[in-house]
Amino acid sequence: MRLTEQEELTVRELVREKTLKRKQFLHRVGEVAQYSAFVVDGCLRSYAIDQNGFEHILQFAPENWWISDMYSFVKNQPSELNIDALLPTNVLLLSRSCQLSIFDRIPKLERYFRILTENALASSNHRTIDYLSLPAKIRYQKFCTLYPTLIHTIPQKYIASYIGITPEFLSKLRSEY
Amino acid sequence: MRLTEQEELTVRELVREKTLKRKQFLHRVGEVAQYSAFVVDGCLRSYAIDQNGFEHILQFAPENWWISDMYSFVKNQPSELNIDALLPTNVLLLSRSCQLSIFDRIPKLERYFRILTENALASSNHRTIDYLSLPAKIRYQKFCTLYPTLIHTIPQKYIASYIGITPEFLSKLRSEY
DNA sequence: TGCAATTCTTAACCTAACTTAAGAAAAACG
DNA sequence: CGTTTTTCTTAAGTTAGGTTAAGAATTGCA
Repeated sequence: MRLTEQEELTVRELVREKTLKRKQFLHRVGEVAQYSAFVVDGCLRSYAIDQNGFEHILQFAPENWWISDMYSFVKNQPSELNIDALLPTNVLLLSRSCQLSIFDRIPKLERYFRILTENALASSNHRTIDYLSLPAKIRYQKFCTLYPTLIHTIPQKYIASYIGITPEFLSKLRSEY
Repeated sequence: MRLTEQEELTVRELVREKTLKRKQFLHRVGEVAQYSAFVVDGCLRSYAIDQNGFEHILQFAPENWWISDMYSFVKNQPSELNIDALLPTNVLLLSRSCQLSIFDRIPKLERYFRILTENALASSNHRTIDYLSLPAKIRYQKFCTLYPTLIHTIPQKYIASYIGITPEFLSKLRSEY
C-alpha cells in the first residue's frame, strides 16, 4: 500500500521515534497502553506474569512488526502485560488518539490497520487451535518453521514460554532430536 | 453506531438470511469461507478436528455475535475449521466481496468491523494468556463468569473442549465444587 | 409419551509435562 | 580479554490432566 507524499508527511508528524536498550521496558503492567509500536529493528516481546512469578509470552515483535497491548490500547484500561526489548531496538510510536485522528483524515490508513488486525486475529486463532490440539514437541517444530530467524537470535527459554512449556522440558524435547 | 436509512437499505440488500437446524453445518473443513455470519438467535461454534478425531472449539457465537473463519474468509484459502449449529439458529450471511464493497461505499461500516476485529483480537489475546498461565479449574471458573448463559444452554463437553480439557476431567473438576 | 441417542459421571490406571536442584555452557559487559 | 550473569542441560521425583470403560442421567425427537 503506497501513501501520497502528503499522506506520508501527515504520518511522520504523528509518529515518535524511540530507542530501547536490551531489557528496557516500553510498557508496564498497570499502565494504560499509550502507544502502538512499530519495530524498525531489534525485537520486542509482550508478556504476562502469573501468581507464581512466571512469565508467559503473548507476542514477539521482530523487525517490521507492530506490537501493543490491544486491549489496553483500544479500551484505555490498565494493562496486564509488560512490553520490553529482547535486543537493542528502535521503534516508531503511534498514540491511540493520533491513530484515531489519522483514521479520520486518511481512510486508506484505517484500512491498513483493519487488515493488520484481521491478519493478527487469524494468526491468533491458529495459535489457539495449535495449543488445544497439538503436543508440545509439534508446537515447537511449528514455531521453528514459522519464526526461523528468532530461533537463533533470542534465548530459547522465551520460545518455551511462548509455546507454553518450561525451559527444562523444551531442553528435553530438543535432546530427542 | 447508527446507520442512516439509506445505509441500512444498502446493508440489507447485501445480506442473506439463513436458518440452520441443530448440528447443521454452515461451513466445512476444506472449503473457502464465503461468509461471515451474524447470529440473530441460536448458537454456532467453530472448531478444528485433530489427527485423533478430537474436536477443539475455537469460538462460540451466541445471539448478536459474528462468526467466521477469519483466516479463510480474509485470505480466500481453504479453511481448517468447521462451523455448525449447537441450537436451531438464524443467521445473516455477508460475503467477503459484499463486505469489501460495503467498506468502499460506507466508511462507517469499515470502522464498525475494524472495531469488532480489534475487540476480537483483545479477547483472543486474553484467552491465550489464560491458557498459558492458569490451571484448568480456574479457566473453567472464568468461562462461567464470562459466558454465564452458555453454561445452561449447551452441553458441557463443548465447554471442556473450549477450555482445553477432556469432558471427563471437567466432570471431575465440577464434582470438587 | 417412550425409545434411541447423547451426555454426564465415576473410578482405576497412565503419561506428558512440571519441579527442584546443581553443574556446564554461553553471553554480556566492564 | 576475564569475570559476572544468564542460559542451557540433565536427572530424579511429582502431578495435573488424559485414557478407558461402563453405567446413570438427560435430551431429542418420532
